[in-house]
Order: sequence, then structure tokens, then C-alpha cells
Amino acid sequence: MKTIIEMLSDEFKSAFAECGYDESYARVTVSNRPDLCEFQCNGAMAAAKAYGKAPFMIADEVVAKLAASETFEKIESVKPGFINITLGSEYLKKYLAGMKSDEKYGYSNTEKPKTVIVDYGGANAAKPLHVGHLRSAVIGESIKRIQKFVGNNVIGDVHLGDWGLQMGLIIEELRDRKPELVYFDENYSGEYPAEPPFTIAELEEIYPAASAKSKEDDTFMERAHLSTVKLQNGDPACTAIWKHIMAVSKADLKKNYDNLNVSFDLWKGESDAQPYIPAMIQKMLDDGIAYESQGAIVVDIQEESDTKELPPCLVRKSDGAALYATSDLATLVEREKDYHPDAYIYLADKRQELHFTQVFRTAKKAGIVPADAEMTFLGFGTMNGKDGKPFKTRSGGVMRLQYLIEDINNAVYEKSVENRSMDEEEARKTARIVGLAALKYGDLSNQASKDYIFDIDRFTSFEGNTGPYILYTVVRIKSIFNKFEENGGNLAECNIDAAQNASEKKLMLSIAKFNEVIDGAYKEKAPHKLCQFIYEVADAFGGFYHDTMILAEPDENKKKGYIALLALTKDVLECCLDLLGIETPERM
RNA sequence: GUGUCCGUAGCUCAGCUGGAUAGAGCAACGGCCUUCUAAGCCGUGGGUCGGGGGUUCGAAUCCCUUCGGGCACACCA
Repeated sequence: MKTIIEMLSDEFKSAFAECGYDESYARVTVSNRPDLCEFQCNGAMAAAKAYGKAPFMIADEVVAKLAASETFEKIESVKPGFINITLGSEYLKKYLAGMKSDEKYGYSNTEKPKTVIVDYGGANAAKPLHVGHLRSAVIGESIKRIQKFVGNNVIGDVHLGDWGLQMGLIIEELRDRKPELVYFDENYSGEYPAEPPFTIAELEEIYPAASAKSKEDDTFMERAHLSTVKLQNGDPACTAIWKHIMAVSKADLKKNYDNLNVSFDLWKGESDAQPYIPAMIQKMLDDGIAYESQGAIVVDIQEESDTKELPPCLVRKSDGAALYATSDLATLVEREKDYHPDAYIYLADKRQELHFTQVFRTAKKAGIVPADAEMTFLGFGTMNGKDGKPFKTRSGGVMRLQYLIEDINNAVYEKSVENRSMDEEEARKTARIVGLAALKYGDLSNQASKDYIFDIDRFTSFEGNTGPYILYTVVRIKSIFNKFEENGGNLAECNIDAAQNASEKKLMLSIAKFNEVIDGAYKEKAPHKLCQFIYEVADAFGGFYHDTMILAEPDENKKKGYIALLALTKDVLECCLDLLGIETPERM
């Protein structure tokens, strides 16, 4: 389906053309004066200069052409040259009925489907997720879902940090703790055990201990470096331990991401890219793209349009080792081989922007990625505490994501028990759903690129523009349906009717924007636009719900019309919430 | 230093491909429960859109400048 804006613009284009004006002036927008009208067209003012006419003359002509159209309940030319539009109820009804009968509520994408890789999550193997990983997971998941919704073939990759020094640190710490293990017996030549030599709990404790030790103990650090090199050179014992680390760690990470309702299609890591590195660098050298500088191998990425001097992309350290950029480039080699995507979307802290600029340019320059592939870096801001500084635990440390989630679930649970009678199990389950919604909505309702303040009281509040408030409105609709069906009503028999009152029309108008909102959120990769829309719909529902006796409506047809509208409201809300990665409970 | 992002109500944020009186939420104050979850709804007060120039019929929005803040600037990831 076309969006309402497109349909209105089409009518205006013909009218402008018929009056002898260029179609480009016919753009219709949502009104910014809802007290005056629902939609507006300001093209007459823009056209005034080009045609040497007073704006209102042009507006009058266009309005005269459109006055008879059944699309409008009212169309008028105002003051300097605004054209104000009020939609006909019948028109709106048909539009919503069209949405209701469509799988995607009328959304259609004219582009041909693209293959898109979304690189998000950013977890490191053997290290627990902390609050810094929250945004990448939450925003990335939403971006991925939006991309899927519009019809793209999307592949989400967690892209683990699994090949660095942390592995050497863990191996050496393990050696100190359990020297009797066969991995540390140099004369051992049999198969290594299938059972991991540690649990996830131990692993979580081993890494920070090793990390701390390495900062004080130089010889330990030296050993860790050696082990890392051994691992990277394929040493069997180190590889065997590494595999255990990965298995234990991945299982745990999966569990944690599951709790966030975040899932990945691929669990690739930096290690997977390693085999591609030598040939990749050699080719860049052969092609004359990379060269030696101060012992390292670099690629220039400066472009004429740059306003500043950009440092070259370092592809190999002077000691021959690979770097962050090397690994990302080699990953692109692999992804091109496996998927040949049309677009890449990377989510990472915005401080990494320069790195991604370097990688993207190098990838294109070296021909690793075709010139027409879209490469987007979505840099997100920091989650800050109430003091405006990066979020920390009370003791000043980095907070584990798991604890943050527990805190927010408990906060929701505490607030809900005082109100409703639910058994313990349902209350806990509901608190999980609502808590996660609070967390995600609090994050996603801000622009991704900006820092935001995490305020547990505000996010878990049931008042205002919060996750819990949105869920509450969905729950109220569900509650109406339950009562409706208990009394023998059948949802399938209900059809959208023309609006009976102002608040119903307001609700209808807000729902009708679904198409445009999805389109905007998709093109701008901006989940916060979905949040704005969701809140607008929820707010409009609130007004309608208050003003209208729904189940008590004596006229059966009107009642069914209300129910049908609420069904669409609920579907649209749940659809958008799903695109944010948020579930809805049955009761609250 | 260079570059980049940000500065909108007491607080947290929208709006930024220029349009009519700058919008929400929270907090404050005042109404509304014999009716579908009042975890709600309605209303009131509150803003030199950091400052100053400029472009324009029209600027929070575009350009310049200035102040204040964040961040990044080759062998960490």
C-alpha cells in the first residue's frame, strides 16, 4: 500500500500540474498545527517566487482543483499560502481497512530485497557481558528486525572477540591453578579430554584474576603473550584449551543474549578471519595499495573531500602481528566469499568511528568489498548514570549486564506486587517482560548516536513515555478482547468503521502513519522513531479509551467497529514493539 | 593543535531534507473512579531553542563566528 502522504501527494501533484506548476511543489506533510488540520501542503509558498505570483493565488487554484475530491473532508487555502487538509472519514476508514487486511499492515517496500549483514553484540569470549554491551545488542537487534520486516535478507553476526591476549591470560592462569592438567604436560601426546577443565563460574573468575595479575607481574604477562602466540600458531594444547574456553563461553553468552531476547544468525569471531589474513595483505601489497611505513604495513585512506588529515589504516604491526583493522578486513573477505552482501551495518561505540572509516575505505580501495556495497557504521553513545558520567556500580566498577537486568526486574516486581493479585510465578515472569521492556524502551527511545542517562526509576515508571506504560496500553486492549469474547463476541467478524468521535479519528490518524514511520525508521536506521510512533498511538488510544464506552456500546455495528480498530491498534503496537525486540505480557 | 559531535522548559528528551503560536514525559498545581485495569484521562503554569552575525517572504532547523562540554586523532580492541 502507498502511504497516506504518498496518496495525498499524488493528488496534489496532478492538481499542481493541471494548474501549470511543477509537481515538485506538491509535497504533503503531516500538519504541525493539529488544531487547524491533519495534513498540509506548503508548496504554494515555495512556488510563489518561481512563478512570480502571490502564494495564496497558487494555493487557491490548487484548492479549487481538489475541492471536489472525496479524499478530503475539508481542504482550504489559508493566509500566506498554506493548504490545510482534513481527511474524509470514509477515506480514512478504507485506508485502515486496507491495513487491517494486510500482513504487514499496509507496509510495502519497492526496493528489491537486499542481503544485509548486521555486525553487533560485540561480546568478548571469556568475559561476561557488561553494560557497555547493552546498546550494541539492543539497538542492533532492533535494526536487524526492522531490516527483516521490510523484506531484506538479514544476517546478524555477534562477531566475538575470541583471538586476543585474553586467551593467553586465561591459559597461563589455568596453568598456575591446575598445573597437573594434561594440557601442561609437554610430553603428553594423546587426545585431550572432551570435558572442559573449568565451569563458566570458574572461567568468569579466572579472567579478571589473570588480567589483574598481568598488570603487576611482568613475567606472567610475558607468558600470556607467548601463549597467545602459541595459540595463534596452532599449538595443540593451547588450541584444545581455547576450544574449551569458546564452548563454555559461547553457551553462557547465548544464555545471556537469550535473556535479552537478542539472537544471532552467526556466532563468528575474529579467529574465523585469521586464515584470510596472509593472502589479503599480500594482495594489497602486490596491488600497490598497501606499503611499508615505519616498519608497519599501512593503507592510505585520505580522500580529496576530507576536511582533515586521516591517519592511514594499519594493516600489520611492525612485529608482523595482526591488528583490529586487519581482523575486520579479513572478516570482510570471508563475508564476501560466503554471502556477498549488498550492505553492511556495524554497531559499535561511536568512539570507534575513525576505525570504521579506515576499514571501510581500505576495504573498498583494496577491492575486498565492491564499490557499490553500502557500508554503514552506526555509532552509539554511552549509557551514563544520573551524574551524567558513564554508568558504574556503586563501588565504581563496571556493572555486569546480568546484574543490571536483575535490578530492573526487581524494581518492576516491587512496583507491581503492591497492585495486583497474581501468583508469584506469573508476577516474576511478568516482571521480566516488563523489566526488559523498560530497559530496551529507555534505551531505544533516545537517538542511538547520543549519550543517554540511565535512570532506573524513570525507565520502570508506569507513567509517561516508558516501556511499562506502552505495555500497559496493550494489556488494556487485550483485556477488552477477553471480555468481548467471554460475552460471545467474535473478533474476526469485526470490521473497521468510520470514526464516531474526535478521539477515535485521532487514533485512526495516528495508526495510519505506520507505513511512513516504518519507512523512516528503516531508511534512517532509527529505532527511536518507532518509539515516538508507539507513544503517539498509545496516547491516542488512551484518549479514545477514556472517551468511548466500547463494550457498553448499544449499537452492535459501532461496537464492532471499535473492536476492529482496537485490534488493529494492538497489532500495530505489537508489531512495532517486536521490531524493538520487546514482548508484551497478557496481564500486568 | 586538528577534526568531530552536542548545547531546546527545573529534570530527561523529541523536533533539525527551513514554514503558521517550538512539542512530549517527569516534577509542581488543579480536576475526573456506581462503567471496559485510575499502572489511566483532562487541564494550568513553565522556553532570549548557549551568545552574536548572515542567507530567506519565513531559521531551533542552512552558513559564518564565538562561548561551553563530550569524543577521536598509526603499531590496544
